[in-house]
Amino acid sequence: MTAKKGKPAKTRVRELREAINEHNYRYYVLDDPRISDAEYDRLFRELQELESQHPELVTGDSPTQRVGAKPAEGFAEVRHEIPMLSLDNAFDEVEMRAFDRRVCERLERDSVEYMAETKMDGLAISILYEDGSLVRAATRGDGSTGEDVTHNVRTIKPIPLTLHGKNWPGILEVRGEVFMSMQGFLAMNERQQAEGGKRFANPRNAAAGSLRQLDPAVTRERPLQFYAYGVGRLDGGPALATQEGVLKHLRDWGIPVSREGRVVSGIEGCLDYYQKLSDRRAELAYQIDGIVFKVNRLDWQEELGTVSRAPRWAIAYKFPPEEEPTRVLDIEVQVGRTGALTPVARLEAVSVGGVTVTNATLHNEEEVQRKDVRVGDTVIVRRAGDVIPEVVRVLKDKRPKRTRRFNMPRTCPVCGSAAVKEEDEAVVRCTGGIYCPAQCIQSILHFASRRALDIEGLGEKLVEQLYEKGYVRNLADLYDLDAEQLAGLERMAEKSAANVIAALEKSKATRMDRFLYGLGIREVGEATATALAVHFGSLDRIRKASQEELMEVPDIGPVVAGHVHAFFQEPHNNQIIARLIKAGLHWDEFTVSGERPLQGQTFVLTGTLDSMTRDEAKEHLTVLGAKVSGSVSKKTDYVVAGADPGSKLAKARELGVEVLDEAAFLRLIKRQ
DNA sequence: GATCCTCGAGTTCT
DNA sequence: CTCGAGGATC
Repeated sequence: MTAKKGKPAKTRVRELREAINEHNYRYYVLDDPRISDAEYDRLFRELQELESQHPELVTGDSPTQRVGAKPAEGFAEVRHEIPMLSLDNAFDEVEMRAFDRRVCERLERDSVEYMAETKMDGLAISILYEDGSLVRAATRGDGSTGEDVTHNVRTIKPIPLTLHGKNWPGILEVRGEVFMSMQGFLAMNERQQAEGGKRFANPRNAAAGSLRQLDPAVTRERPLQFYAYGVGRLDGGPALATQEGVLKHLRDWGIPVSREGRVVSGIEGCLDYYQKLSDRRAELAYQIDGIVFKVNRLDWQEELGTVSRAPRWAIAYKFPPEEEPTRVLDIEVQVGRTGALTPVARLEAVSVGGVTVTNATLHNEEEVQRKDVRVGDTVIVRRAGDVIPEVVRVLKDKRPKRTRRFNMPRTCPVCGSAAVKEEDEAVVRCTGGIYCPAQCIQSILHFASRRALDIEGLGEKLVEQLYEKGYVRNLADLYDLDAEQLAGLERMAEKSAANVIAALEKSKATRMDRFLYGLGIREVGEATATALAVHFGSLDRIRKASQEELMEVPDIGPVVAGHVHAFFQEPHNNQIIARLIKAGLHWDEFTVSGERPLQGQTFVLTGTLDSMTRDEAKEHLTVLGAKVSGSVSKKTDYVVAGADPGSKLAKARELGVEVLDEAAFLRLIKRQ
């Protein structure tokens, strides 16, 4: 089937492209195809054939040209000229009503119209069209900078390479979510498994993984879908007045938009819609994690503006955390750094709210008894605070016969020493001390951890091996390691061994408070270590301090002072410290240097900042003399809220504590 | 002695 | 993030 007689190839090529694009539009956007798949394939093949006969007619936006070359050097960075905002969350009706009240008050209205849209559980991207052609696509990244994934996004069939219809803006940045339908995900996993490939835990990970493929040919085979939820840059085109209008226009221009969107009236409309969708959630072809409500009128959105990185005119009303039943395969007992025995439930793998859960802590003996969790039980698991798995309750009617109550062992499962419960304490502890391999290994890991000496590459598996071999039995042994010993271990080639040696070398230049914290003295965490360093100025003075002198440090009472004093009375500990210093560990005298303009002020950080990590922010504040605390109280002076803030923001509002967004925070630390 | 505020410690998964 | 417990305060 070559060019139809008489017609120039050029004309036929144009006709075919138009027909194919029209079909794609009807299929993906309107969900109302007018031709059969076979007919579509026929058109597509004809176009391919014509193009191969007339290569000069091939253009980048032809529907046959979805798969291009691999990018040479991974993913390039893309800056979003208009940042991709994140959304504030509401988790219950109360928070939802509070949002509506704030909106109404600011707009001085009794009731506002909202556009309600499903929140797809996928990956946010931005797609740029210039003169109607797709020219660039990028992931959201941190909101201001993402990765260039143009080569992969071009292979996603629902996303048009050229816009449909007319009147589209000369520059149009479409924003939306790439996701995978449940059915597509299951089929893909089955295929992957048959081919011995890796399975994905959930549709969201599968979508994200597929988009981050270097080879676009792989991405093309993944059943990715796309729904737009808004626009970024816009130049020309029709005047837009409402979010509803934005979505309608996007659809006219050939961009797929979810059909679940509705305009609802006021808070009651929102709650009603939420309830209806909640009931239908399981029937939907794809996973959603909540409903997004946006003030419909765009001029009102502008009036409301944006705080930090989240708009004041929109909110994501999340569905309650998923709860899933699963079976308890075993209850194991872990030994922590301080010897604390912690029971952990090993569970039959179950997907809860998007991740596979296999373990859940049971905290302590009392907790196991209270919930009466037994091996063989069917339990309900959920992710507390959306992160850490938690056993909610036991389904007693599903309990098999002849199960036994869980009892805490009276000896340490690792070293066999007696395990005892101190008076008035909830935890049972192994009395083996440094002779218990588990405690010893955990202490070494603590010393190497990020907030202590920050020795990169010294992870659990490695330390376990080093202990087994007898190379490292205490902190000082670490610095006697050589590359040869390391290279002889599993999963340790020359290169990684050299990296570990380099990391050890680098860690020798440290800070007194980090070192003190790294020693793992009972009850001495970061804050206490810093307080000690500031008060005494040198390690020697701490070592020589009496219990009474230690108690002069703010926030240190008799118990902590006792632990510190006892630690430095122990000759073994002093020997280790001497060896560490001899190996080259060093730090500057701990002096309170320069101006401390924020002296006496307490800050709490929550959410993610754009310009720095939370640790860096903390560092900045500490240098300026401020105290950075972990929880909000009325003694807190400022709460710094980044994107996706946690419950601390709500607490701050409740207590009337001043909240700084990132910009205000940066101004504050720059000003000093 | 009661109460509030913090800190420490342990925890999961990618 | 959550729990438990130490420290400060009234």
